[in-house]
Amino acid sequence: MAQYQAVLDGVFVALGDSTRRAVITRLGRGPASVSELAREFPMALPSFMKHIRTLEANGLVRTSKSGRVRTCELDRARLTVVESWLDEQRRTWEGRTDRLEQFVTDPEENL
Amino acid sequence: MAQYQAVLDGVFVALGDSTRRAVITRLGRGPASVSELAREFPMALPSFMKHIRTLEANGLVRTSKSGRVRTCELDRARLTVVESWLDEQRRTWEGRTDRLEQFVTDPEENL
DNA sequence: GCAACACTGAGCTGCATGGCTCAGTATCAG
DNA sequence: CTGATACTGAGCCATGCAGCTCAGTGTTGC
Repeated sequence: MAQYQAVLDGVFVALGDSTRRAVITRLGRGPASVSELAREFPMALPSFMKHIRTLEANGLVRTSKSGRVRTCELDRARLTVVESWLDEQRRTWEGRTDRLEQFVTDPEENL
Repeated sequence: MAQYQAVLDGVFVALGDSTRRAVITRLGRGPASVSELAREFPMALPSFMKHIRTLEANGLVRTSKSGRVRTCELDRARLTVVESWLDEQRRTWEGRTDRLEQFVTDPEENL
């Protein structure tokens, strides 16, 4: 449970940066190497690498090195935790409506 | 466009903290006052208020003060920007598959 | 073999964030 | 009127993050 919260923390924070979101969008079109990705962003390579590491650390991309090239690939599964959380919230609202309905139809039950 | 990115930045960062997510979940069950919310968290009130301000600044909750009590209410609309972004990503993947299909069926078209 | 390439590591800076305290203001209850 | 309540503001501290540079290391191509 605390684990789950930590995952959400990481994923949301990772997504809270437009560079990293852009990388995700780019990788949605297929794998790419680090320098291939970096070319699109106006920052030094080591700075860019930090973003890749952040994405990797939070499970949003997988990377592998072959020779001197590190290839990055999107791990779409990780994005589903965001969807799950959103669904969870929706269920809360709906739960609320249910209880409101219940209250309207049978006030004695509540309290 | 840059505006849109800034909104996403703010919303994702705001959601990247378990205290703030918990507040959102709690507010999903209905409005509440600041101290009512704060009671559930092991931190000083001014610290907690910062979270509320962050959520408000990013449009995730609306607050209003009447008398000495500030009441907080969830603004669900703001959460839809997250869903939109996720949909956008999905469309990218699907677009990719489309183009892959197209490539398979008609390689000449692609370069 | 050597140059170019693709990272990688170390370490610095400035700024933002999350927590704290302490002191203040405004409102409400009695 | 007074005390309690519900914030609010100022300001401090530690940590973390995003960017930088500079100096490597390991691979590849000629």
